[in-house]
Amino acid sequence: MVADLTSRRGVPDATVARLPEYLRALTALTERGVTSVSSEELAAAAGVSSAKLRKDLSHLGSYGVRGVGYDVEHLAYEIARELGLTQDWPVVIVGMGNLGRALADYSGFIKGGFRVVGLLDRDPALVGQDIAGLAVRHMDDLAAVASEHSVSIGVIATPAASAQDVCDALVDTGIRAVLNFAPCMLSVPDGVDTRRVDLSTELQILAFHSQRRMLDVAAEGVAGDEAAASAPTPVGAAR
Amino acid sequence: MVADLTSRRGVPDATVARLPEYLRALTALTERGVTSVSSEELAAAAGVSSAKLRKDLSHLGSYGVRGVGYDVEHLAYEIARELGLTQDWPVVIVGMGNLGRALADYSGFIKGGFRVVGLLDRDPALVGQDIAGLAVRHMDDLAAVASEHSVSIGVIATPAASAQDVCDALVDTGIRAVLNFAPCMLSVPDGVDTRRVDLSTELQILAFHSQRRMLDVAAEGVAGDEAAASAPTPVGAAR
DNA sequence: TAGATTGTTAATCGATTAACAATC
DNA sequence: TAGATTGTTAATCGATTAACAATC
Repeated sequence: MVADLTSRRGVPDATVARLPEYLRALTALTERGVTSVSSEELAAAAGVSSAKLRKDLSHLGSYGVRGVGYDVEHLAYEIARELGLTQDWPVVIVGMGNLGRALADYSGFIKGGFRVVGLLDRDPALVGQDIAGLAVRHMDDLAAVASEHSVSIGVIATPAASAQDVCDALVDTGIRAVLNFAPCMLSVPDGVDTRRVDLSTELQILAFHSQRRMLDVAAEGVAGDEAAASAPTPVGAAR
Repeated sequence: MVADLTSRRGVPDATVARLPEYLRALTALTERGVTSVSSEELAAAAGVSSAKLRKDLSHLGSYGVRGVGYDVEHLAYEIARELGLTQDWPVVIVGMGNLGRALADYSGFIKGGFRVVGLLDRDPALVGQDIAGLAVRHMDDLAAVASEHSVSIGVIATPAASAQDVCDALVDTGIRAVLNFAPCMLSVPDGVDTRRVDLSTELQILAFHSQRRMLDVAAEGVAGDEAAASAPTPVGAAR
């Protein structure tokens, strides 16, 4: 019997989510000509504690040198490899509204691995237009584009109403990873990975914290009245 | 001595992050004319387990009826209130490239609370242009716009190189909540809350899972050879 | 009352933190 | 060797899950 292959050399989800930030910090250090870095310095650059950084890196292997630190270039390579960025990931973007255009343009900035090979829309008026050096193709050509370039990641930048249909079409072509910018849940078969990015959710989380901060200040004000006016700056700590 | 006012009626972060999804699911139910829902049904619509949903809701209060379920409209109201969406949150967006335009347009779709009152850019060619019904103003007018509308949330949609300067300017006007779409860390004083949305990070997390899935399939293939060809569909479960 | 479903409890799981032994 | 810093251990903290008593 084969034992639990799905969690092979399991790197915790929380760690995976931080690896891109470490990689970005290391890239910035490389650009500044820094060749070696301690966990304390790198952690500060990435906005985490050094204990957390070392714990995270320990899941990938032993790439540091005790008493010295980490070789910036080597550590960057190992993180990139762990994330799969040493491979090629052809991407299609569906939906060429403002958001789709922004994503297509932005793709030029992405370091490593990701390559936008197809832009699709179902509006005939957009088909054929050149965006970021690619001609927009019609949704009906999705299967052709996908197989032509062995597309592995699909990005949905359509309105919510079309998102599920687009997702189904992406999955039909064999795509197993979907990034969804539409404000809706997608249902996908087992074996397909989806992530959602939603402006509205992010704003709502910010609003929650802002509101709590306001209520805290109000409560502290009342408490301060009782216990004499002792706190001149009533703005509470965030998060 | 005043006891721990900052975590007043603390709702866990993990719960707060899911409230927007519950609210979206409830809104969809309202639109379909559904007036009552069980934790089981709502959980399915939001893509979580019913145990998790009930636990999350229990942090807000007791808004359900045993044996019956939840009143859709009432629960939606309570979640909206908890998130602060019953208040008005004036928002400015800085950076009117494709992404900034997309965000400005998208704002029309946002339910409750958020109101885009200012669009800013430092490019004179863009200043004065009409986007989504608002005239773009110059960055130099930020302080005026912010005080005019009591702006509480700032959105950064500029390139990474300008993001920190923009953030400092936002904080200077008294803004205490910042949503950052630029691919960089921001440093802010205590009491300022920031969140970051980054395409590149999301793609990298997808790539990690895709790569692991490929490696798992490969490993299973080898193991399958040893233990006889018993698994006809070698695609492993995602996440 | 009987059936259904919530809200809570207790157990489990995973992530974070602090401290330090290993070692360059 | 002495100083510095990693990688790991153990303790703490927070989130998830399953089960069920409370109660409509």
